[in-house]
Amino acid sequence: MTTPESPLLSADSMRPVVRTSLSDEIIAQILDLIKRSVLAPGDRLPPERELCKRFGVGRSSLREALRSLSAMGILDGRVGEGTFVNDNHQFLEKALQWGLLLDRKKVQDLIETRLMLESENAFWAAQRAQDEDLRAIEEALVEMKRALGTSVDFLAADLRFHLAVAAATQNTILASLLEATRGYLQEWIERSLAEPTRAQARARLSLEQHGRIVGALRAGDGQAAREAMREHLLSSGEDLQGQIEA
Amino acid sequence: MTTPESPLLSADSMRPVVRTSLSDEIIAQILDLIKRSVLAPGDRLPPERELCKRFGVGRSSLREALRSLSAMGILDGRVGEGTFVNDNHQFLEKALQWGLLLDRKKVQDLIETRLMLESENAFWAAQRAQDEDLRAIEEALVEMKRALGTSVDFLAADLRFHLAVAAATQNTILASLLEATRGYLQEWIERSLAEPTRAQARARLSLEQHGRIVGALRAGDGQAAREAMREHLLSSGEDLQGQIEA
DNA sequence: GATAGCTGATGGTCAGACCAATTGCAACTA
DNA sequence: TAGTTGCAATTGGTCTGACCATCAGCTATC
Repeated sequence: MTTPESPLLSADSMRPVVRTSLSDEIIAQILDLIKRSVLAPGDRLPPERELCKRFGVGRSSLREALRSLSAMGILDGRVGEGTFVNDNHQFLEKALQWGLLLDRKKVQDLIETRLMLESENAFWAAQRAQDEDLRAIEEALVEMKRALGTSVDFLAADLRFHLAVAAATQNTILASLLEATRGYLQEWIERSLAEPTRAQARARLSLEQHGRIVGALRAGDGQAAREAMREHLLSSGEDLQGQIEA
Repeated sequence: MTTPESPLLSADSMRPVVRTSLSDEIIAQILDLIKRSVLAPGDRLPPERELCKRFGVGRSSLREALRSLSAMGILDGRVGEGTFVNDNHQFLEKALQWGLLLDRKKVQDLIETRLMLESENAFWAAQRAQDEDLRAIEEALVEMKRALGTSVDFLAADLRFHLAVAAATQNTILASLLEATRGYLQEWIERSLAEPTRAQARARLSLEQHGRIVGALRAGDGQAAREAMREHLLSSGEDLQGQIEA
């Protein structure tokens, strides 16, 4: 400031003007539509060329907005079909994935983080699970028992089990974080159960541990649930560990 | 499958072809450049028109990639100046923010999640903090003491304190998650300390609690650190709680 | 020596065109 | 009739060239 400010211009009588780009505006509007459930997951957006007219912008600006949302996994554009609203959840996972891309070699940290998230989730789930939550969890357990032979089905049921526990916390943020970390690790988890013989032994142990978790959840014992989950993940994590190095 | 597959086409002899969009390719490449530190935070990218030639794509595709990265806070485009790599990768925070935009009630969940993340972080920090980590944490504490009068400076130091604890865990994922949640709550935290008289009292209590946390960290006592952090956040959370409803 | 004004570089936006994948229907064949 | 083939429309993906608004740095002016 070389020149003294005039009294009229001093203080906060005038604020810096906001210059918002068109795409950002569109992004905000679409997010708002999703928030207000005008656009539900699975819905198809109008064609790009029509959206241009509705928003009153060129196709570039519109597409830059749509691509940003697609990159985050909120939308999904398919050539010849249209643009669809994704079952959200994915955006956190996507962000995490990008974070890992930047950070590299931090899968180790992710495993540790997941251990923490899952055990804390178990704690809250024990205190808050509704009847329907418990039912879903137990159904997943039954499914695991039935699929003891086929590792791919077993893993799918296992995943459902953990997601059901996450949902039972009634805390969507916590659940999202868990789903994101778990989703990203799923690939490695599957690979770690590649050898059939080991998978069998692991599956039996895993089943028993899951049973203990359910017991603690049913009893509403947060401490026990947390410990049971922790124990399960620690033992199952060893295999994962070995898989990572390879 | 109505027709039987020919032996040649059966099994996994042929896999579905990968259809990757140009922008996604560019996004991956730029992320890779950042990961390999070819592009460092603060660096300026070549002009868009030149990047087009280098990547061999049209400006639309390039811009859609750049906008996606900008929307996540990884890049920052300034008219007349250029496109720059952002210092702190706030993409997780951004993602979380977008997620929150979808549901107001989630702020509640976020507070709870933060409580968990911070206390677990304290646990790990106690076990893994290096000398330099402890030094940074204590410096932040000194700064807080000095800024007891001015709430804005106090809050800034407070934030530094918690981020320093996060860094001390040596787990970048965990730290990122904490930074994201904390960053988003910061706005509310600031508002909750609006009234000067209450802020004074709170600041003194907060200072004492932070001192206890540092003590536990120095002693390498994870349990104590977790408990101290938990206690601190629970008491400081009450103010936040009241602020939310308004 | 400071200011106003010019110039070039750069991101932001638009319009129109073509490409490629998908869908659905119509025509054709067995 | 049942199944396949082939065409046409729809739609996202990409390219090109143009214009605008903003900013930095230089220049001429007073």
